Amino acid sequence: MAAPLLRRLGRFTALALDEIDAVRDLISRRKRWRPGTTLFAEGRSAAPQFLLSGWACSQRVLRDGRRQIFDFVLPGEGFGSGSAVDGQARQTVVALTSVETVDAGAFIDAAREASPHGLWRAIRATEKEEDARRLEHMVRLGRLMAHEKVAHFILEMQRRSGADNAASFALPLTQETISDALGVSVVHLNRVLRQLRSENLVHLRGGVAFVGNAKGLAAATVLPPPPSG
Amino acid sequence: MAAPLLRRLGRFTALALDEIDAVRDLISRRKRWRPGTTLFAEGRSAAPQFLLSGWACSQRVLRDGRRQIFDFVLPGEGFGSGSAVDGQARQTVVALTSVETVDAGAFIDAAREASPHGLWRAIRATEKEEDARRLEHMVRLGRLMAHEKVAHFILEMQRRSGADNAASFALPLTQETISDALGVSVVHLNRVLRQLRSENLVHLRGGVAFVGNAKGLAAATVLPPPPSG
DNA sequence: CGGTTATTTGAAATACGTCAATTCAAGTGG
DNA sequence: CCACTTGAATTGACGTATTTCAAATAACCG
Repeated sequence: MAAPLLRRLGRFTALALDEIDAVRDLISRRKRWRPGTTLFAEGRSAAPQFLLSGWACSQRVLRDGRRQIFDFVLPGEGFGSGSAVDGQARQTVVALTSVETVDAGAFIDAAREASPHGLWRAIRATEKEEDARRLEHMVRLGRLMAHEKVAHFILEMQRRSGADNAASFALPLTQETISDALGVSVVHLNRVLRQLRSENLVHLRGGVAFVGNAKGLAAATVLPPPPSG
Repeated sequence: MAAPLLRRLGRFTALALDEIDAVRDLISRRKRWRPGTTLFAEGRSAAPQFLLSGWACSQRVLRDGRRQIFDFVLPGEGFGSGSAVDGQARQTVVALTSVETVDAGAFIDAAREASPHGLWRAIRATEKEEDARRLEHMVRLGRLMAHEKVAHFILEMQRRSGADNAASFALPLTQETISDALGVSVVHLNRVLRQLRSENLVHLRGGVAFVGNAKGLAAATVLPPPPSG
């Protein structure tokens, strides 16, 4: 149960035994929510949490129903800490599948006071990673074409799923959800997916992504940074 | 000279006299750069700075020349602190006009160690604001139409320029720059501007924006958060 | 004033969105 | 095991927002 969380934090530091225990201890206080539940509402005061299992997304909904998804929250990742003004959160977090969450406020405070290295360092690192992802997402939204967006997105998800370079990985998202993340209509996304499938680049089916040709996908993406340093 | 910086920091806390002196002291170490200069290169280690005068932008350039601007840096604002992975900055900051900058690393460290309130609090607040702006920007890029993007952008700039609700304010950006921020072609941006001008909503000329009808502009934007809480 | 950069406009191509149906997959209850 | 329901995926036809190409001003600068 603690595996996803430990795996993510462990990527940045070797965790001490008592830190691992602290994480295990968190698990007992977890809560379960059904898909569609609002885990964290925009305008409420910030409340950092960990997502132990399932998928969620951070988003904003416009008056007329249009939706922009800012980021996805994968098992073991945190949410609810960033981008608040006057203590007011600026984004809503919604469960996409059945999920389990646990409050991380006290845990994070303890980590910060314990040591600037170790756990605290790992938590900071995941936040920085989130920041960097946001920049990529902005480039994707503003400057990539639909097929580039999709290719780029699939590769990001492959990497984040931990299944580096694996031929298939879990991607429990509907096309509607993906389209709201990429800023494209569902219908158009569907057509782009058909195209990519026919070229044997990716194949989405039943919540699983099959990558037929990772190199080809990367080629379909215009990698962000220029060659020059 | 210190005015823009003091004004921005002062929005969040009443600054103590020695804090004001510290800011004034910074000024003496300022450096001047010409338009087009790269103030901060992606991949370099993070180095927080203040922009004392002039305008800059944070951006990324794609291989094929496409550019996405993440945010603008106005006089008195800071840059170079956020979103780094492994200490590597993820964005490039470029001077759009002639600018003056000063290194803020030591200054910020001192503020943090001095007190969790006062100056440090103000600095944190500006960073949170930047975060929130990024979310708005994502919605704009992903879910607004060109004319909505422009209206939304003008209103953001009006607010940030401090000239709340003023009929005109400085906006020293070329249409090319604006188009790279909004994820639209220059040509199309130009046509949208013509449209908005003909409706007497905004008028850009000579680096100054004239807002003819702020209410109308707001109506042309789909305000992000939904009515429900 | 000449040279460069920014703005503006037209015409044509296309990427993408909307509307409306149809198919498909996955329950659910009988 | 079979209707029956529901939500997601898929497809066609059509309209439009936006891009690209090319060229003509207009503004800027030494």
